[in-house]
Amino acid sequence: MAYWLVKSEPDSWSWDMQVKAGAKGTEWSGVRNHTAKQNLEKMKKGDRAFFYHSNVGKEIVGIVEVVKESHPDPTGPKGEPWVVVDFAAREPLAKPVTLQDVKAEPKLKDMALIKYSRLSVQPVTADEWKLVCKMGGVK
DNA sequence: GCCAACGTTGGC
DNA sequence: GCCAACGTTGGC
Repeated sequence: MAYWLVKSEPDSWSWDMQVKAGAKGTEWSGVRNHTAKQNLEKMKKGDRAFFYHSNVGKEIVGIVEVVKESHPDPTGPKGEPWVVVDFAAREPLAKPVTLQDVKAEPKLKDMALIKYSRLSVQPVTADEWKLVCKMGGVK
């Protein structure tokens, strides 16, 4: 199983909205960056991803699961094959892990969140995943 | 094919 | 609100 991190501005799509979307999940649309798109295409059903609130909050607030693998983005311009995956909220972090927390943890200094701060869909290593879960109070 | 100009993202 | 980083566009 692979791990990821996806970013959203809570003003446009928040963790609460993701939770309300339920177990069936919802499409993660609007990705218009090729690196991010490639990451979406690599996701497999059952993969987990951290849900990060950018701009407002700047913290990892929950964990989502891939419930449907990449397929064409219905919101994309015609002729441009952007993709979406479907995510369902799985569990919240008991204690959100902020960007500041990540930066303060030497073991997380290589996280894509810091190194490629503008990338909206990023891979997370198994070690990073475990540590962030621990910091966030997730078993 | 290079590079300047411009737009967007996201932290501060 | 500002600015740095990065991607994209368009002139040459």
